Amino acid sequence: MTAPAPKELPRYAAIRRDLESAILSGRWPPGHKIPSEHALVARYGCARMTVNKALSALAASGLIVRHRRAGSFVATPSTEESILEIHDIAGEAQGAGKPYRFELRARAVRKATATDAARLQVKAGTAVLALSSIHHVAGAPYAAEDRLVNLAGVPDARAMDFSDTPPGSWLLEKMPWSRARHRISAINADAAIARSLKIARGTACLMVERETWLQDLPITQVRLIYPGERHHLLAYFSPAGRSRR
Amino acid sequence: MTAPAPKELPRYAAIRRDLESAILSGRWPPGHKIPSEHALVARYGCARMTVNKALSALAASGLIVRHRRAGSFVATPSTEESILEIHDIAGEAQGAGKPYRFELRARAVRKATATDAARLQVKAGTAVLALSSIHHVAGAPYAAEDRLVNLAGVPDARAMDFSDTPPGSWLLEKMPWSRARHRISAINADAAIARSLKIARGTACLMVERETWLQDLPITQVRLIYPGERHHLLAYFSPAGRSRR
DNA sequence: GAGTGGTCTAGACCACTGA
DNA sequence: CAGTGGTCTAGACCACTCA
Repeated sequence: MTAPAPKELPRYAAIRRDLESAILSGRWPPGHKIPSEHALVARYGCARMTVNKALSALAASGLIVRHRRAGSFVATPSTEESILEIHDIAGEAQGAGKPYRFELRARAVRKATATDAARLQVKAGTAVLALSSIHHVAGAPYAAEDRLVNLAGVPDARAMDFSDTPPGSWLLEKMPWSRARHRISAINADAAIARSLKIARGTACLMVERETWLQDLPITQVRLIYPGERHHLLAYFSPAGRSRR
Repeated sequence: MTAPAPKELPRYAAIRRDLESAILSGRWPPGHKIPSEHALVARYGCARMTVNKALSALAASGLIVRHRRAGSFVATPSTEESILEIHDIAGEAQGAGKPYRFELRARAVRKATATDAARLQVKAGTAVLALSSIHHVAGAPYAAEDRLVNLAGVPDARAMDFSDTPPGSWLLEKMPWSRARHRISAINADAAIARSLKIARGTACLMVERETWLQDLPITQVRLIYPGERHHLLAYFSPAGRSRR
């Protein structure tokens, strides 16, 4: 009467997959209460240790949070910025009340051009939302953002006015995501970037391109350009290496 | 007779800490066979599930590898490059036999200057090894490396001749490490960098600074400069965010 | 107080694989 | 074939915390 052996996935892995798909599909949004271990034991007809193993793994991966007495809940995704911490070298007064302002420069809904399609990894002709904006901190340009949103994946974005809402924050709250890739490079500021960020042409800039997927559906692609040597990215690692592939 | 409750760490966490410290201290080098679950059960006087939880966690974190019948072994650290994958945009013929050459430009043992001390986070006056070198790929400069090694932590480095051996590889094989921090920024190539990498002055370069610790002992600090837009860094993430602090 | 997760036990069967 | 890890069970006590 031990280990019925579905000849497939281990039971704890199957349970984990079920819960994960409910979360990543959006059926269980952030904050949703996950059935208690007791309930899952009943549903899956297995021992509590088995359910516990699945839930512990989900908690370790950060997809859910667990509290005694209260229960387990779908976690709210961490902010994009914290994934790869971005620090402003100059204004280290960041902990304090740094005045922040978001400026939308351009907004357009269009059928994906060849360039858009390549960036977002969708088929040309798919409806996309293109947003250009500047982030200001302490009155000075902090970063230039150029973003594409896949309207097939995030239809609500079409009606959304991003004049005051940074699309990154909005997307994070609105959409679950399962995978992101960062591509980091150094570029010399061209005329347009120099003007936007109020820096000299040719200044070395850090360009971070981030692609976000929900399973295999591209959600958004964003290109963030940080002026010169005033910024850097920090990443902490332990021996295993946490990069995925 | 359940859960003797050491009133301290959970037992599985205590076991994990013990094993981890044996590995990170170097007492158990890469490849060392870890006692079997059965043996650990005897040593710690607990149930097999408990030691299994500790070992599974170590395996998940990548510190050990486990094989049926064979046993569990201390893992060989992954290469530094794979931690944050560095790709050469131009020479995507990397999979093939890319001719690689290492060129040591300068080598010096000295008492840490104030600058050294700040970079390595050791006290000024500590013996350090300073190495400057160029990595060539396909006959062209690929990256400039400027490294400090803490001789208090890695005494063997003093006698080592790095004319042909990249110190990064040597250190990886020689020393365990428990923590690394990457700092990534963009800089304009100054005259010296331009000369070393054979690029134009002012070209935007990606600068990666990596600090590596063994517990709280600084091991090495390295500054790698990649020429211009020919390189980028890739990082993959899942929602939890894998950066540490 | 009662429900929830945190941890633990003392077994068990199985699959894999090196000797 | 025997040792090892992989998985699972059916209980248990405890700590925490919300109502």
